[in-house]
Amino acid sequence: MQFATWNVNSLSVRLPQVLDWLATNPEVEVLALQETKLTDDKFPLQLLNEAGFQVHFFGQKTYNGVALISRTQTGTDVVRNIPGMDCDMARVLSATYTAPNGQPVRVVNGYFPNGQAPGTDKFAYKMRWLTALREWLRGELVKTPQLILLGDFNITFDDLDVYDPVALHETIHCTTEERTHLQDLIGLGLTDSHRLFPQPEKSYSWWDYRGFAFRRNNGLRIDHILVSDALKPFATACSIDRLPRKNERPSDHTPVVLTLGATA
DNA sequence: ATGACTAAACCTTTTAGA
Repeated sequence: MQFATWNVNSLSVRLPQVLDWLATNPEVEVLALQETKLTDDKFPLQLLNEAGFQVHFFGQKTYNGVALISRTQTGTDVVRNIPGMDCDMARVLSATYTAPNGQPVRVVNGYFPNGQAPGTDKFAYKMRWLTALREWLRGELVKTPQLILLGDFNITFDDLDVYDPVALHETIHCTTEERTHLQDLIGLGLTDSHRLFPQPEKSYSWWDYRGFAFRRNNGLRIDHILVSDALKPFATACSIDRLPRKNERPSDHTPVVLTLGATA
């Protein structure tokens, strides 16, 4: 059973690619989307239902917007955003599914703030948002020890996740302050599933549309799937699927896929 | 070159993304 994340940068534009990808990846049970950029009244619920999928979604106009698409499961206890945090943006959507071991798994889908640049108001908001997420997740992990935090984190773990660490030293997505927040999330008892397994060198999940960045593999690894300590023994693979980045009119992000087995 | 693409809205120009 697989859990995947994909920042689609407009679901209106990318819906055919999402449906195609789900058709060619039948093991994917839950797909978390970010940047749907659709208000809930415009969400393609009927098309996805007709294709056999169950969906939860939470969006807004122009920016942000998240969704959870599942193949067979309904998903329960749906929660929008970070409870207790005053935030008018559609960035988080959580639901509980059943893992292959038969136990519930809390799936938290996040579109983390971009942060623009260190020193800006948007960067300060990103820091506040990360603190609020961490404190809320602390309680979620007690309620549901099996938890997956996945999405577009807009943060690299370290220089391995950066195509040019020298040029991008302490720039947005690569600052010590952001990475400290990411490590604080790890400190809750979460693990970067990507690094649990051997990966190709220079593995990235996002490439700029400009300057032939994908062809040159000038990318960043900013889309992540974190698994809780309780779920970690069941992880059997984690991979970045670069194929959709080669589509016509691609998203600038490509899917990341976690595979869970039934036994530890 | 505070640039290069892409998407959406305030739509032939601006804002934001990362």
